[in-house]
Amino acid sequence: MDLVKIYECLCDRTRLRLLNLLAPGPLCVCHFQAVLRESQVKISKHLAYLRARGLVESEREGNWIIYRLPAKPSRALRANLACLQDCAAEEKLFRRDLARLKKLGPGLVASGPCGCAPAGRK
Amino acid sequence: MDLVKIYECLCDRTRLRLLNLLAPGPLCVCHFQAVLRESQVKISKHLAYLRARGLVESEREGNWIIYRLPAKPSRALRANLACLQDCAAEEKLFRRDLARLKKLGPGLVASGPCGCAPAGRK
DNA sequence: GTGCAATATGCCGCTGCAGGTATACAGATG
DNA sequence: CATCTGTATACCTGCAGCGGCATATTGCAC
Repeated sequence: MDLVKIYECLCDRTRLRLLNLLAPGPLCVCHFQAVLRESQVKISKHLAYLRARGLVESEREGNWIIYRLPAKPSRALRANLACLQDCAAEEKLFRRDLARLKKLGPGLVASGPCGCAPAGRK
Repeated sequence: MDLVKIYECLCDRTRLRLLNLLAPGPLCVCHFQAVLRESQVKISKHLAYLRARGLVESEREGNWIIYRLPAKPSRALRANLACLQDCAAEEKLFRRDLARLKKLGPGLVASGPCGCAPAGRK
């Protein structure tokens, strides 16, 4: 019964924010920190939670770890992520997060290692 | 942030089954009992949980209490219920529940008081 | 090798929810 | 009134998640 697991992942605001940020493209942890302005531990744990349940995938890139939405999501997951994106567009918090993300770096998604330097922490 | 509350309601299998059964139309508690075959307390509590968060509405009808999906759902709720219905159609458990519901009584939705007698308990 | 940056993990306390048992409440019926 | 049926609630236990602090791990730079 995969559906329940999906919803368990979606029932926390922090995780919703993470997933919302991943919609445009892969990101590394420091981006999440910069946008959400939450503690490193909190973000890392929620990412681990999502990864353990298959809602995100991760890959090491030098010193950073890049998170992305799964390459081959199940039908249910795809539907719910689309629904989330739709609903998130209506709430300020999610829009603000996306706005902050854009400010971080224009070429974030396609940039080199992970473009973390522009975030200010180096 | 309504979205989180919606997902909190959706992250339990029993509640998903209840909502799935409500999609075709209103039902009273004994129908849920007959279809889910779970204890009365369990079902009643989950219905209370859903009602407290606005995912269902209830109305007394003589001795029975009729539950229904909200008449005026928010955009987010409508989207997620639609998504749920879509996803539930792919999982056996939910299909089986709907099949059992149909067996209970053909005219359930529009029937008299609540049509509980046909369920066998009287 | 040392040291540092980025990230993850272990442990703890708190809270909230799931499910069970027993009981309460409301309405119908007699 | 008493009683029965349908449903809700109180109380309890167990468990899982959240967040914090401290610490571990991994890879880079020197």
